[in-house]
Amino acid sequence: MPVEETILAGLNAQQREAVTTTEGPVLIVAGPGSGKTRVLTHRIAYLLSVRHIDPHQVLAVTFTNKAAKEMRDRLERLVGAQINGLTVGTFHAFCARVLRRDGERVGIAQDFTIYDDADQISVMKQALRDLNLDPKQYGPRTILSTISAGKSNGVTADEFAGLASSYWEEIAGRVYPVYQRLLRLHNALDFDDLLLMTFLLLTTRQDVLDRYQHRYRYIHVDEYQDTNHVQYRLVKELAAKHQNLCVVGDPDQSIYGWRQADIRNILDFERDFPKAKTILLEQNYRSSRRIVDAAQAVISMNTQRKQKHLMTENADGPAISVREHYDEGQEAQFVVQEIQRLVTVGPYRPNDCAVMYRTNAQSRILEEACIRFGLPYQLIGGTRFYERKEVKDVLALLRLVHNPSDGAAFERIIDNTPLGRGIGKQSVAALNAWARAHNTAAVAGCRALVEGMEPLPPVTGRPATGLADIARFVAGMRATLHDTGIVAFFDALLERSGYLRMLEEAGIDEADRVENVNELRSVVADYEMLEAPQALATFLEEAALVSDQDMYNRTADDTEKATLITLHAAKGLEFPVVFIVGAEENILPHSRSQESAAELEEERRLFFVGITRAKERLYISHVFKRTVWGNEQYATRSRFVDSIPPDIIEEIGSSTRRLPAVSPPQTNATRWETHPQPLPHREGSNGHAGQTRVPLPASGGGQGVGFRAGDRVSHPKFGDGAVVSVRDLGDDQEVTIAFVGAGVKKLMASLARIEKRR
DNA sequence: GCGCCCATAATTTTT
DNA sequence: TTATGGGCGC
Repeated sequence: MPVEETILAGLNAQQREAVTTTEGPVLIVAGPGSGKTRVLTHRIAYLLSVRHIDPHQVLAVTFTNKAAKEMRDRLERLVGAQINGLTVGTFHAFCARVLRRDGERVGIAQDFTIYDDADQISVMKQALRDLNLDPKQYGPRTILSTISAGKSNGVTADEFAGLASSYWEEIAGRVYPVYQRLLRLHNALDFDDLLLMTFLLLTTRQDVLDRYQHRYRYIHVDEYQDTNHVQYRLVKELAAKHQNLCVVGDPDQSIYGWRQADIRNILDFERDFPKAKTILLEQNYRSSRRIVDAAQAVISMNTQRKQKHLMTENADGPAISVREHYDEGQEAQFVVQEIQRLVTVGPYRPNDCAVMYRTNAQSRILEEACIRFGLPYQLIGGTRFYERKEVKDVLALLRLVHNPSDGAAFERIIDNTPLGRGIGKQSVAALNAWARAHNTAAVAGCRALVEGMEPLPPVTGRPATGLADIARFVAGMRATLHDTGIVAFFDALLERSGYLRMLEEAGIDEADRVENVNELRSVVADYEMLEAPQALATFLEEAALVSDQDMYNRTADDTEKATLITLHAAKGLEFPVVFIVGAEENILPHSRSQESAAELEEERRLFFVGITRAKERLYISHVFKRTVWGNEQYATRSRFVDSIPPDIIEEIGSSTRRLPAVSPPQTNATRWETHPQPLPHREGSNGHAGQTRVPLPASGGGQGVGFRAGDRVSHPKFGDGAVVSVRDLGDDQEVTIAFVGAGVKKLMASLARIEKRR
C-alpha cells in the first residue's frame, strides 16, 4: 500500500481534509473525541512522508510535555526515523530553547534559570521590601498575578504603569520594573518571561526573526483555544512568511481563561487570517450517544461560542445517572462502592474509572472512602513531586551551583539547609541591601567575605562565617563539576551541604523525605551519559519545565487503580466510566465564578469537559448537605445538570427539598446526625457503612444570619462597621464589612460575633 | 537566631 | 477543616 494510503486509512472526510490541506492557514475546530491528536499526527506524517518536507522545517507546539511526548511517540510509530530534526515541544520549552540560543541579543545570559511560583514569590517579597510596601496590604501573589496578566498580554515593565487603570494596577506598575530588575540580577526568567522575552526578541531583532521564519515552513499549534495573547502574537510572527499555520482546538474546551488564555484567538482566527480554511470535526468516536447528547445540551447553553454540532454513530449506551446523596461522605461511599460493583460485575477494571471534582479539597473525602473500602486509587494533582519541600531544597542547591546569581535558590538554602544555620533575617537583609547597592548578586557578597575583599557586606561573626561557607561550597562544587559524573556530583552535593545528614538525623518521620531525595537522584541518573556540566544544565531545565503529569506517568505502572482528578486536569483524557461529584451551585459553578457571565460560561465548559471524558458510563452526583471549611451548608443541584434532557437521565434519590438560601429566623431547618454510631465520628474507625440518618430538631447556632448590604453592624474586636456586600452560601452568609478602624474584613455570619446596630 | 503558636485565609494551575 | 506564615518570646 502506498504511504499516502496508509496515512489516510481510517480517516473520515473531514479528517482527511484536515490532514491534506497543508498550504495556507487552517483552523481545525475539533470537538471532544473527534480524533484531534490523530489528525495532527497524521498531518505531520503526511507532510514528511508524502510531501517529503524536511523535518527541520516543521514545528509543532503543545501546552504540556505529555502532549508533546505523545505526539512524538505516535509520529515515530507512523514514520519512524523521519521525525529526526522535527521540533515538537511545549510553548515554554520552545521559547527557552530560542532564548538559550539567541537571548543574548536582548541581554539574556545563556545559562539563565527558570523561576517557578515559589521563586517568584521570594523575588516579589524582596521587591516589596525594596519599595517599602507592606506585603500584608499588597499580597505578593496578587501582585504577581496582575503582572503575569500583563506579561501574558505582551505588556512590558516599562509600559505597564502607563496602562494602569486602577489603583491596584498602579501599584503593580510600580512593582513590576523592580521585580523585573531583580529577576535580571538573579539571571532568571519566570514562566511568562519565557514567552514574552521570546516575542520581544523576535520583534526587535529582524535577523533573528528572519531565521526562524525561514526555518519553520510548517507550524502547528495544539489546544489553540488555550493560547494567550503573547503566544498568539508569537505564532503569528513565526508564521508570517510561509503562512502555513495549522491550529487545532475547541473553544468549548477553553477552561484556562483565568490563566489569560484568550478564547478570541480561536473565535477570531478567520478574521486574523482571511485566507484561512476552517474544518470542523464534529463526529465523536469516544462516547455513547447519550453522553454526547448530554454534552451537546449542556454546552449549547453558552452564548459565547462557535456553533457546532456534536454527533456520534456510537450506541446509545446506558442512561446517565444523576443522584443526590445525603452528604459528601455518602457520595464518596457510593462512588467507591459503585466502582467496586462495576469491577465485580465486569467488564470494568478500577483503572477504567475516574472520579472528577471541581476543587482539590474535594479529593480528601474520596481518598478516605477509597482507603476505607479498599479501592486502590491514584490521586492526580495534590502535592507535586517537584513541589515537595525536600526536592525543592536539593534543587536549590543544584541551581545555586549552576547559576550563583540565583537569589531565590540562595534564600531557600539559607532558610532550609544546614548551610544556612546561624544566618538570620538581619544578615540576609544586610546582604541583600549590599547586593542591591552594588548591583550584584548576594552570592558575590559571600565571595567577598571569603576573600576579605572590599567592599565587604556589613555582616560579621557567625553569620559572616556561614555566608562565606556558602561561597566556598558553591566554588568547591563548581570546581568538581568538571571532573565527575552527574550522579557523583549529586552525592557530593548532598554530602558537602550536610543536607542528607540533616534529613537522616531528623528520624523516621522524615524517612519519606529521604525517599524523595533518592527519587530525585534516580531522575538525575537519567542524565549520566552527558558531561556533568551539560547534564546539570539539561536536568535543571527539564525539572523547571516538567509538570507532575509526566512524573506520575513514570511511576504509574500499576493499572489497577481508579483515578481521582480535578476537572481541569482531566482535559485530554478519557475513561470508560466517569463520576462527576459535587455538581452543586457554588461548587460547579464555583462560588467565585458567579460574578460574570463569562466566568459562568467557563464553568459550564468545565462541566462539558468532564462529561465528554466518559466513553460508556457517566455518573453525576450532588449532595443535600456539604461541609465546607468546617461549616455545614445545604446545597442546591447545579443549574448545569438541569440542562441535560430528562429522557437520557436516570435520576435517583433526588429529593425535591430545596431549602431557602437563608434560614428563616424561626429556623425549622433540619439538623441531621449520624445514627446510631460511630459517636463521635472517628477517623480510621471502620464498619460505618450503611448507616442511616435521622433528622434531629435544630438547636443553637443559626443566630446572626440575614445580613444585607448597608446594614450597620458591630464586632467585639473590629468595632463598628457597615456591611459592604453579602454572599449567600446555603444556610450561611459571607459578609464583607468595612469597619471604621479595622478596615475591610470578610466574615462568616454564623461564626463571627457580628451584631446589628441600628 | 530559632521555634512555637495563633491568626488568617481558602478555585482551577498545561509551564 | 487544614495549611501556612508572621510575630513574639526565649
